[in-house]
Amino acid sequence: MDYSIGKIAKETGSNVQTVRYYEKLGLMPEPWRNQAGQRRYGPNDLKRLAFIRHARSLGFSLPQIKELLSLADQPEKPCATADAIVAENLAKIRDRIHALQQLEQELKRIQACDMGNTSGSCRVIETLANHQLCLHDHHQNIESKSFV
Amino acid sequence: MDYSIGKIAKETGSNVQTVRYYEKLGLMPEPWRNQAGQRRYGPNDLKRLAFIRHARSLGFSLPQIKELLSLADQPEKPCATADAIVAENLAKIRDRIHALQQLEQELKRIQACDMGNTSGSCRVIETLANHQLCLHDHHQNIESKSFV
DNA sequence: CTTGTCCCTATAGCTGCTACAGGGTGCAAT
DNA sequence: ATTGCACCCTGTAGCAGCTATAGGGACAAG
Repeated sequence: MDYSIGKIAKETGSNVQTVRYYEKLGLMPEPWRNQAGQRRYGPNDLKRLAFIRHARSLGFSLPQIKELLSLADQPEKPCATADAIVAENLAKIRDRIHALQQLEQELKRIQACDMGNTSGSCRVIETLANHQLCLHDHHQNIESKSFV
Repeated sequence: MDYSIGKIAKETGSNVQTVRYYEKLGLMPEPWRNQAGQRRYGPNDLKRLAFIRHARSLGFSLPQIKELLSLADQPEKPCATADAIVAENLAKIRDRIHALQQLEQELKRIQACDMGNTSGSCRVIETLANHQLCLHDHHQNIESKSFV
Protein backbone atom coordinates (compact mmCIF):
# COMPACT_ATOMS: atom_id res chain seq x y z
CA MET A 1 0.00 0.00 0.00
CA ASP A 2 3.03 2.28 -0.15
CA TYR A 3 5.39 3.36 -2.84
CA SER A 4 9.13 3.68 -3.10
CA ILE A 5 10.49 6.78 -4.72
CA GLY A 6 11.24 4.83 -7.88
CA LYS A 7 7.66 3.64 -7.98
CA ILE A 8 5.96 7.05 -7.77
CA ALA A 9 8.52 8.43 -10.17
CA LYS A 10 7.71 5.76 -12.71
CA GLU A 11 3.95 6.08 -12.18
CA THR A 12 4.05 9.78 -12.88
CA GLY A 13 6.68 9.76 -15.57
CA SER A 14 9.14 11.69 -13.43
CA ASN A 15 12.53 10.59 -12.41
CA VAL A 16 13.85 9.90 -8.97
CA GLN A 17 16.13 12.90 -8.68
CA THR A 18 13.32 15.20 -9.70
CA VAL A 19 11.12 13.92 -6.89
CA ARG A 20 13.88 14.52 -4.36
CA TYR A 21 14.36 17.95 -5.88
CA TYR A 22 10.69 18.77 -5.37
CA GLU A 23 10.99 17.62 -1.80
CA LYS A 24 13.92 19.94 -1.22
CA LEU A 25 11.92 22.84 -2.63
CA GLY A 26 8.95 22.01 -0.42
CA LEU A 27 6.63 20.97 -3.24
CA MET A 28 6.55 17.40 -2.07
CA PRO A 29 6.31 16.61 1.66
CA GLU A 30 9.05 14.78 3.48
CA PRO A 31 7.71 11.25 3.47
CA TRP A 32 8.20 8.70 6.20
CA ARG A 33 11.13 6.35 5.89
CA ASN A 34 11.37 2.62 6.30
CA GLN A 35 13.84 1.16 8.79
CA ALA A 36 16.61 1.46 6.23
CA GLY A 37 15.98 5.16 5.72
CA GLN A 38 14.32 4.81 2.34
CA ARG A 39 11.42 7.10 1.41
CA ARG A 40 7.92 5.59 1.46
CA TYR A 41 4.96 7.34 -0.09
CA GLY A 42 1.20 6.97 0.08
CA PRO A 43 -1.52 7.49 -2.55
CA ASN A 44 -1.90 11.20 -1.74
CA ASP A 45 1.75 11.77 -2.46
CA LEU A 46 1.29 10.07 -5.79
CA LYS A 47 -1.62 12.40 -6.61
CA ARG A 48 0.37 15.40 -5.54
CA LEU A 49 3.28 14.46 -7.74
CA ALA A 50 0.95 13.84 -10.67
CA PHE A 51 -0.53 17.29 -10.14
CA ILE A 52 2.90 18.86 -10.19
CA ARG A 53 3.93 17.06 -13.35
CA HIS A 54 0.73 17.92 -15.08
CA ALA A 55 1.01 21.58 -14.15
CA ARG A 56 4.63 21.57 -15.31
CA SER A 57 3.61 20.10 -18.63
CA LEU A 58 1.18 23.00 -18.95
CA GLY A 59 4.04 25.41 -18.48
CA PHE A 60 3.47 26.49 -14.88
CA SER A 61 6.58 27.45 -12.97
CA LEU A 62 7.48 25.70 -9.73
CA PRO A 63 6.66 28.77 -7.60
CA GLN A 64 3.28 28.96 -9.30
CA ILE A 65 2.68 25.30 -8.64
CA LYS A 66 3.65 25.78 -5.03
CA GLU A 67 0.99 28.44 -4.75
CA LEU A 68 -1.62 26.28 -6.45
CA LEU A 69 -0.78 23.44 -4.10
CA SER A 70 -1.12 25.62 -1.04
CA LEU A 71 -4.53 26.73 -2.30
CA ALA A 72 -5.50 23.14 -2.82
CA ASP A 73 -4.37 22.40 0.74
CA GLN A 74 -6.68 25.07 2.13
CA PRO A 75 -10.03 24.64 0.36
CA GLU A 76 -11.75 27.47 2.25
CA LYS A 77 -9.53 30.12 0.74
CA PRO A 78 -10.71 32.22 -2.19
CA CYS A 79 -9.36 30.98 -5.46
CA ALA A 80 -8.89 34.28 -7.25
CA THR A 81 -5.18 33.57 -7.07
CA ALA A 82 -5.56 30.33 -8.98
CA ASP A 83 -7.56 32.12 -11.64
CA ALA A 84 -4.90 34.77 -11.87
CA ILE A 85 -2.13 32.22 -12.23
CA VAL A 86 -3.95 30.45 -15.03
CA ALA A 87 -4.72 33.73 -16.78
CA GLU A 88 -1.13 34.83 -16.46
CA ASN A 89 0.10 31.67 -18.08
CA LEU A 90 -2.44 31.86 -20.81
CA ALA A 91 -1.35 35.39 -21.62
CA LYS A 92 2.26 34.32 -21.59
CA ILE A 93 1.56 31.45 -23.94
CA ARG A 94 -0.27 33.73 -26.33
CA ASP A 95 2.58 36.21 -26.35
CA ARG A 96 4.97 33.39 -26.94
CA ILE A 97 2.96 32.03 -29.84
CA HIS A 98 2.83 35.45 -31.39
CA ALA A 99 6.58 35.99 -31.04
CA LEU A 100 7.31 32.56 -32.48
CA GLN A 101 5.07 33.17 -35.44
CA GLN A 102 7.01 36.32 -36.21
CA LEU A 103 10.25 34.40 -35.96
CA GLU A 104 8.86 31.78 -38.26
CA GLN A 105 8.18 34.43 -40.90
CA GLU A 106 11.64 35.84 -40.46
CA LEU A 107 13.35 32.49 -40.81
CA LYS A 108 11.26 31.60 -43.83
CA ARG A 109 12.37 34.83 -45.43
CA ILE A 110 16.00 34.09 -44.65
CA GLN A 111 15.66 30.61 -46.05
CA ALA A 112 14.10 31.96 -49.23
CA CYS A 113 17.09 34.25 -49.76
CA ASP A 114 19.53 31.40 -50.09
CA MET A 115 21.11 31.43 -53.56
CA GLY A 116 24.81 30.51 -53.58
CA ASN A 117 26.43 27.27 -52.59
CA THR A 118 29.47 28.67 -50.81
CA SER A 119 29.09 30.68 -47.67
CA GLY A 120 30.64 33.66 -49.44
CA SER A 121 27.70 33.90 -51.79
CA CYS A 122 25.17 32.42 -49.39
CA ARG A 123 22.38 34.84 -48.61
CA VAL A 124 21.54 33.11 -45.36
CA ILE A 125 24.48 34.43 -43.45
CA GLU A 126 24.27 37.84 -45.03
CA THR A 127 20.59 38.10 -44.31
CA LEU A 128 21.20 37.04 -40.78
CA ALA A 129 23.89 39.67 -40.47
CA ASN A 130 21.74 42.43 -41.82
CA HIS A 131 19.46 43.55 -39.17
CA GLN A 132 17.96 46.38 -41.20
CA LEU A 133 16.04 43.85 -43.24
CA CYS A 134 14.05 42.66 -40.28
CA LEU A 135 10.34 42.72 -40.76
CA HIS A 136 9.56 42.49 -37.09
CA ASP A 137 10.78 43.83 -33.84
CA HIS A 138 11.63 40.59 -32.16
CA HIS A 139 14.38 42.04 -30.04
CA GLN A 140 12.85 42.48 -26.65
CA ASN A 141 12.26 38.74 -26.48
CA ILE A 142 15.83 37.56 -26.36
CA GLU A 143 16.11 37.07 -22.67
CA SER A 144 12.64 35.72 -22.15
CA LYS A 145 12.52 32.70 -19.91
CA SER A 146 11.75 29.19 -20.96
CA PHE A 147 8.06 28.46 -21.16
CA VAL A 148 7.73 25.23 -23.06
CA MET B 1 37.15 55.38 -34.11
CA ASP B 2 37.11 52.68 -31.45
CA TYR B 3 34.57 51.54 -28.95
CA SER B 4 34.68 50.71 -25.28
CA ILE B 5 32.85 47.60 -24.16
CA GLY B 6 30.06 49.75 -22.78
CA LYS B 7 29.70 51.45 -26.14
CA ILE B 8 29.33 48.33 -28.28
CA ALA B 9 27.05 46.84 -25.67
CA LYS B 10 24.78 49.87 -25.80
CA GLU B 11 24.87 50.06 -29.61
CA THR B 12 23.76 46.47 -29.93
CA GLY B 13 21.37 46.37 -27.01
CA SER B 14 23.52 43.88 -25.12
CA ASN B 15 25.02 44.34 -21.75
CA VAL B 16 28.61 44.47 -20.76
CA GLN B 17 28.80 41.14 -18.97
CA THR B 18 27.23 39.43 -21.92
CA VAL B 19 29.93 40.73 -24.25
CA ARG B 20 32.65 39.47 -21.92
CA TYR B 21 30.80 36.17 -21.73
CA TYR B 22 30.80 35.87 -25.53
CA GLU B 23 34.51 36.58 -25.50
CA LYS B 24 35.11 33.81 -23.01
CA LEU B 25 33.15 31.39 -25.20
CA GLY B 26 35.14 32.42 -28.29
CA LEU B 27 32.21 34.07 -30.07
CA MET B 28 33.79 37.49 -29.80
CA PRO B 29 37.54 37.90 -30.38
CA GLU B 30 39.85 39.12 -27.64
CA PRO B 31 40.12 42.79 -28.52
CA TRP B 32 43.18 44.93 -27.99
CA ARG B 33 43.43 46.85 -24.75
CA ASN B 34 44.30 50.43 -24.07
CA GLN B 35 47.18 51.27 -21.71
CA ALA B 36 44.86 50.86 -18.74
CA GLY B 37 43.91 47.34 -19.80
CA GLN B 38 40.44 48.24 -21.01
CA ARG B 39 38.95 46.53 -24.05
CA ARG B 40 38.83 48.53 -27.30
CA TYR B 41 36.77 47.39 -30.25
CA GLY B 42 36.61 48.32 -33.95
CA PRO B 43 33.65 48.47 -36.35
CA ASN B 44 33.99 44.81 -37.33
CA ASP B 45 33.59 43.77 -33.72
CA LEU B 46 30.46 45.85 -33.55
CA LYS B 47 29.06 44.10 -36.62
CA ARG B 48 29.96 40.72 -35.21
CA LEU B 49 28.20 41.46 -31.95
CA ALA B 50 25.16 42.73 -33.82
CA PHE B 51 25.11 39.49 -35.81
CA ILE B 52 25.23 37.45 -32.63
CA ARG B 53 22.44 39.38 -30.99
CA HIS B 54 20.29 39.21 -34.06
CA ALA B 55 20.79 35.48 -34.41
CA ARG B 56 20.03 35.08 -30.69
CA SER B 57 16.83 37.03 -31.11
CA LEU B 58 15.90 34.58 -33.86
CA GLY B 59 16.39 31.73 -31.43
CA PHE B 60 19.74 30.35 -32.57
CA SER B 61 21.84 28.75 -29.87
CA LEU B 62 25.33 30.00 -29.12
CA PRO B 63 26.96 26.88 -30.62
CA GLN B 64 24.91 27.37 -33.77
CA ILE B 65 25.96 30.99 -33.94
CA LYS B 66 29.56 29.99 -33.48
CA GLU B 67 29.22 27.74 -36.49
CA LEU B 68 27.55 30.42 -38.57
CA LEU B 69 30.31 32.86 -37.64
CA SER B 70 33.03 30.43 -38.62
CA LEU B 71 31.29 29.95 -41.97
CA ALA B 72 31.12 33.70 -42.40
CA ASP B 73 34.84 33.89 -41.59
CA GLN B 74 35.65 31.43 -44.40
CA PRO B 75 33.63 32.52 -47.43
CA GLU B 76 34.93 29.78 -49.73
CA LYS B 77 33.32 27.01 -47.71
CA PRO B 78 30.03 25.46 -48.82
CA CYS B 79 27.08 26.83 -46.93
CA ALA B 80 24.95 23.72 -46.67
CA THR B 81 25.60 23.85 -42.96
CA ALA B 82 24.08 27.31 -42.68
CA ASP B 83 21.01 26.14 -44.54
CA ALA B 84 20.73 23.16 -42.26
CA ILE B 85 21.00 25.32 -39.16
CA VAL B 86 18.26 27.64 -40.37
CA ALA B 87 16.04 24.73 -41.33
CA GLU B 88 16.59 23.08 -37.98
CA ASN B 89 15.53 26.20 -36.15
CA LEU B 90 12.54 26.70 -38.33
CA ALA B 91 11.39 23.16 -37.62
CA LYS B 92 11.94 23.70 -33.92
CA ILE B 93 9.94 26.90 -33.96
CA ARG B 94 7.08 25.20 -35.75
CA ASP B 95 7.03 22.38 -33.23
CA ARG B 96 7.07 24.88 -30.45
CA ILE B 97 4.19 26.86 -31.92
CA HIS B 98 2.18 23.69 -32.27
CA ALA B 99 2.85 22.61 -28.69
CA LEU B 100 1.98 26.04 -27.36
CA GLN B 101 -1.26 26.11 -29.28
CA GLN B 102 -2.25 22.86 -27.66
CA LEU B 103 -1.41 24.27 -24.26
CA GLU B 104 -3.45 27.33 -25.05
CA GLN B 105 -6.50 25.15 -25.71
CA GLU B 106 -5.88 23.24 -22.52
CA LEU B 107 -5.59 26.36 -20.39
CA LYS B 108 -8.66 27.90 -21.98
CA ARG B 109 -10.55 24.77 -21.08
CA ILE B 110 -9.31 24.94 -17.51
CA GLN B 111 -10.24 28.57 -17.27
CA ALA B 112 -13.71 27.88 -18.58
CA CYS B 113 -14.24 25.30 -15.83
CA ASP B 114 -13.92 27.86 -13.07
CA MET B 115 -17.14 28.05 -11.09
CA GLY B 116 -16.64 28.50 -7.37
CA ASN B 117 -15.07 31.35 -5.50
CA THR B 118 -13.21 29.39 -2.87
CA SER B 119 -10.45 27.03 -3.81
CA GLY B 120 -12.45 24.13 -2.43
CA SER B 121 -15.10 24.59 -5.08
CA CYS B 122 -12.79 26.04 -7.68
CA ARG B 123 -12.67 23.93 -10.80
CA VAL B 124 -9.32 25.32 -11.83
CA ILE B 125 -7.32 23.38 -9.29
CA GLU B 126 -9.41 20.28 -9.69
CA THR B 127 -9.11 20.37 -13.45
CA LEU B 128 -5.40 20.89 -13.14
CA ALA B 129 -5.24 17.92 -10.82
CA ASN B 130 -7.18 15.67 -13.10
CA HIS B 131 -4.95 14.50 -15.78
CA GLN B 132 -7.54 12.18 -17.36
CA LEU B 133 -9.37 15.17 -18.72
CA CYS B 134 -6.48 16.21 -20.92
CA LEU B 135 -7.36 16.69 -24.53
CA HIS B 136 -3.79 16.54 -25.70
CA ASP B 137 -0.67 14.62 -25.05
CA HIS B 138 1.55 17.50 -24.07
CA HIS B 139 3.70 15.42 -21.78
CA GLN B 140 6.80 14.79 -23.74
CA ASN B 141 7.40 18.52 -23.90
CA ILE B 142 8.05 19.18 -20.25
CA GLU B 143 11.75 19.25 -20.39
CA SER B 144 12.09 21.01 -23.71
CA LYS B 145 14.69 23.72 -23.74
CA SER B 146 14.08 27.41 -23.95
CA PHE B 147 13.69 28.65 -27.52
CA VAL B 148 12.36 32.17 -27.21
C1' DC C 1 39.59 66.49 -3.86
C1' DT C 2 35.58 64.45 -4.06
C1' DT C 3 32.00 62.45 -6.79
C1' DG C 4 30.45 59.81 -10.44
C1' DT C 5 30.83 56.88 -14.18
C1' DC C 6 32.99 53.77 -16.48
C1' DC C 7 36.16 49.69 -16.56
C1' DC C 8 38.56 45.25 -14.58
C1' DT C 9 38.53 40.10 -12.63
C1' DA C 10 36.44 36.40 -10.35
C1' DT C 11 32.69 34.15 -8.56
C1' DA C 12 27.95 32.95 -7.47
C1' DG C 13 23.15 32.91 -8.76
C1' DC C 14 18.96 32.09 -11.71
C1' DT C 15 15.37 27.68 -13.58
C1' DG C 16 14.40 22.98 -13.57
C1' DC C 17 16.27 19.58 -13.74
C1' DT C 18 20.12 15.66 -14.76
C1' DA C 19 24.25 13.11 -13.82
C1' DC C 20 27.79 11.41 -11.21
C1' DA C 21 30.61 9.77 -7.16
C1' DG C 22 30.72 6.82 -3.52
C1' DG C 23 28.30 4.20 -0.74
C1' DG C 24 24.23 1.14 1.54
C1' DT C 25 20.06 -2.22 1.08
C1' DG C 26 17.20 -6.07 -0.40
C1' DC C 27 16.05 -10.04 -2.83
C1' DA C 28 16.79 -14.03 -5.88
C1' DA C 29 19.79 -17.45 -7.82
C1' DT C 30 23.64 -20.33 -7.35
C1' DA D 1 26.80 -18.40 2.08
C1' DT D 2 27.78 -15.51 -1.40
C1' DT D 3 27.33 -13.43 -5.52
C1' DG D 4 24.90 -10.39 -8.52
C1' DC D 5 21.79 -6.99 -9.58
C1' DA D 6 18.48 -3.42 -9.05
C1' DC D 7 17.24 -0.21 -6.27
C1' DC D 8 18.01 3.38 -2.56
C1' DC D 9 20.87 7.17 0.03
C1' DT D 10 23.53 11.96 0.31
C1' DG D 11 26.05 15.52 -1.72
C1' DT D 12 27.85 17.92 -5.37
C1' DA D 13 28.54 19.61 -10.05
C1' DG D 14 26.79 20.46 -14.63
C1' DC D 15 23.55 22.28 -18.52
C1' DA D 16 22.10 27.35 -21.21
C1' DG D 17 22.63 31.94 -21.35
C1' DC D 18 23.03 35.06 -19.09
C1' DT D 19 22.83 38.47 -14.65
C1' DA D 20 24.49 40.19 -10.38
C1' DT D 21 27.68 40.97 -6.87
C1' DA D 22 32.15 41.88 -4.51
C1' DG D 23 36.05 44.39 -4.45
C1' DG D 24 38.94 47.09 -6.79
C1' DG D 25 41.29 50.62 -10.55
C1' DA D 26 40.99 54.72 -13.97
C1' DC D 27 39.64 59.08 -15.28
C1' DA D 28 37.04 63.43 -15.96
C1' DA D 29 34.02 67.28 -14.18
C1' DG D 30 32.94 70.28 -10.59
